Amino acid sequence: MIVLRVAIAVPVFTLFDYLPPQGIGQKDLRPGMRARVPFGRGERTALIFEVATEARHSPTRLKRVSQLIDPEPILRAGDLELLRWTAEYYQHPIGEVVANALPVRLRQGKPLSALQAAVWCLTASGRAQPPSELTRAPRQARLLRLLQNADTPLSQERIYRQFGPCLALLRRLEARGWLDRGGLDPAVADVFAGAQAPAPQLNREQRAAVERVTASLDRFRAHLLEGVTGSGKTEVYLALIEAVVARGCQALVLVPEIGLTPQLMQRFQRRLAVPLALLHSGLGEVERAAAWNRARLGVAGVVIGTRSSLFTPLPNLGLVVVDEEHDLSFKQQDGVRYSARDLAVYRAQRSRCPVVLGSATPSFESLKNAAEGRYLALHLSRRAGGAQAPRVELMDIRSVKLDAGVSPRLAGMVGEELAAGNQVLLFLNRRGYAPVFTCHDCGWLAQCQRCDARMTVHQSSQRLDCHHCGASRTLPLRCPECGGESLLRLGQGTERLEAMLRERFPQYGVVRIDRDATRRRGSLGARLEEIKSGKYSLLLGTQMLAKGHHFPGVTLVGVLDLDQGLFGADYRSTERMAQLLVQVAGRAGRADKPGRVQVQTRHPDHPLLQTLLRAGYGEFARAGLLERRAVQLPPYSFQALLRAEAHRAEAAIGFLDDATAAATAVGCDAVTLWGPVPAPMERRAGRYRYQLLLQAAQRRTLQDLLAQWVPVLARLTSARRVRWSIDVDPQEQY
DNA sequence: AGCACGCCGACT
DNA sequence: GTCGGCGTGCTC
Repeated sequence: MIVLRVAIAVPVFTLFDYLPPQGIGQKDLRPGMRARVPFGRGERTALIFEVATEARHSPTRLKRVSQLIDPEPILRAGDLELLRWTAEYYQHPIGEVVANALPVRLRQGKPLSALQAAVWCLTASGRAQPPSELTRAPRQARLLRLLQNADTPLSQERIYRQFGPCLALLRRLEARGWLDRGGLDPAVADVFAGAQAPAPQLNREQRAAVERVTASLDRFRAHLLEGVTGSGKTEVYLALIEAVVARGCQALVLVPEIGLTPQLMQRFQRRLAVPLALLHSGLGEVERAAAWNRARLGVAGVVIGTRSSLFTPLPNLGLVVVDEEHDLSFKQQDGVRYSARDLAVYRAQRSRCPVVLGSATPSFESLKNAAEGRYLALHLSRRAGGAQAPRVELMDIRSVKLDAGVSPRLAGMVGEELAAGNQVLLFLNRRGYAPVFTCHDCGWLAQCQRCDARMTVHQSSQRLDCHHCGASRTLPLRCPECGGESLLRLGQGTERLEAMLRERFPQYGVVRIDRDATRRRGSLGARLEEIKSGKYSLLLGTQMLAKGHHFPGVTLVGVLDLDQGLFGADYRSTERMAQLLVQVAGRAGRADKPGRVQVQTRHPDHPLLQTLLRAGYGEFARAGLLERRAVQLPPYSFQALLRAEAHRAEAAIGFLDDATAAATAVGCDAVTLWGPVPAPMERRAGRYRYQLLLQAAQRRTLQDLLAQWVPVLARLTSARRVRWSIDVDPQEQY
């Protein structure tokens, strides 16, 4: 008897047993192949995990696989093992883990052979044809120009994205002999088209870092590359990748989810003489699956992408890099709540290859691992080109009257820098015009109907928005309670700051960078290009500005509202505040123009702030870790969070009470349970949210409890009345 | 997650 | 008397 055990994308923890399809023998059935299977009333795509000889399910009730999709496995044993391990560690149904890891096309059951993207390339005459001569056919002219400017063949999908659907036009150009149709994989063509930029000379620290890692390319070793902003971490990655590729191996590079990934990717593309698989957000689904497949086949030497790229199959994996490893976007915050950074280390271990975690402000977890010798610490302390580190100063704003959040002294400095022809960057981590809208007469507050939160005033759209559930309504002209007309907009947001700056410095270009101002795809990149070209003198924005890009013309950075992070809701908020401050400070200055950073605060004597500024991030982290150890918080203990939300608070609490009882029944002496407690924002999007925190001194202890406990939770009656989820190694308690 | 089954309120 | 509400249970 042959039984196929498959994963299906449903919230069920087990694999499902099926009989093999009619007329297919055991030798043609292998784990890692996809199949279509009857499931319930319909049919689903499934991934075969095991080919077994007996059923776990009642053998008489087994259904038969209706069709094998793949003639050979699309995932190998090691890839399946990674998925299985992820499902177990994060206590999530295996089918959903698989769905998360596969490109949409493959999840939908499309055969790999369908992934050849249609590609259009210019013929010699098409290249020579001046579009301006096509006066009678302006759309053809525009399309021709697009292809000529691209100077590589373009996939139809990409053309459609830039031009809109235009198959008829393409056919017309083809009929005129200017275009050729091909099945070439476009991304490969893109790679070879780029001229190879020369590698810069590495400095001594960079060389040392490269040598330390290349000394052991054939075994697992985790490295923490701690490099101040501008110290050239990327050059170290590039040198390592070149070394790995020269040995015929593949490299996996994970980058945070910021709008700048395309820029970073271009840099890799210009420098590396191997086919790359760039899994960026602008990719269409066919292109994404094609890139994934090139990685799987070993054609792509390097895979660069965000969190989910971690699961890309790589037969010759020889190096894993996690850039900006402290970044929160490596932890998925819904569904399978995995940490791509942690899994990257696990994956490197399984593949017996080195992993490099890089950051100017490493996470406390990684610093602890480095301090204890589990990770090898590598340091880059010198900024490239001899640029000096910016001077950071605290500005006491107690009893100072602020204008849109800016003190008169800071405003004065801004004026001086602008007059001197420099750029200024102001950082305010709150978008919108004002976070509070209230009635002066009766005290009415604009609250979200569905959340325990106030609504934010957005001036340009004349609306009140809830930043937690997306609710939005028009800004009332009169108080809905008393009809009064003295409505006040209290507090500061980036929109108000922008208005103030425009009014106060009318002769200078002002640009705002936040989610509202850069909503359209690609507009962030465009704004940043304009900033570099010097179009704007005053830059302001939220933490989007703190990530990834360097502004050499900026000589003054103002941080307006750091205090929020000093007294945040959870124990990690000071760690994040420090990372943010250091990252923001790193945006400014260059060799001949050192930058300075002014931090407005009402707590200039706060010990943490003092440590950070006097002794730097490293000392700050050491002090922070001592504190964590004293109170046994992560990384000195291990946590899991059981979250529950329901329309009625009692349902959520009831479930968590049952869960607590279940944990006791299972036996959990070595694990501490806290709760149920309401989430920091108890009601969100109309749901009451409660949570139960589990903490243990050992990862193993916690894992053992979870393995027994979570299957019990899934069977609780009270579980059906709530939405619940398990978050292993939670990063945020919201 | 989807989907069916099943037992209680406002409509032809 | 029926249509349909979403509580409950199952999917190999």
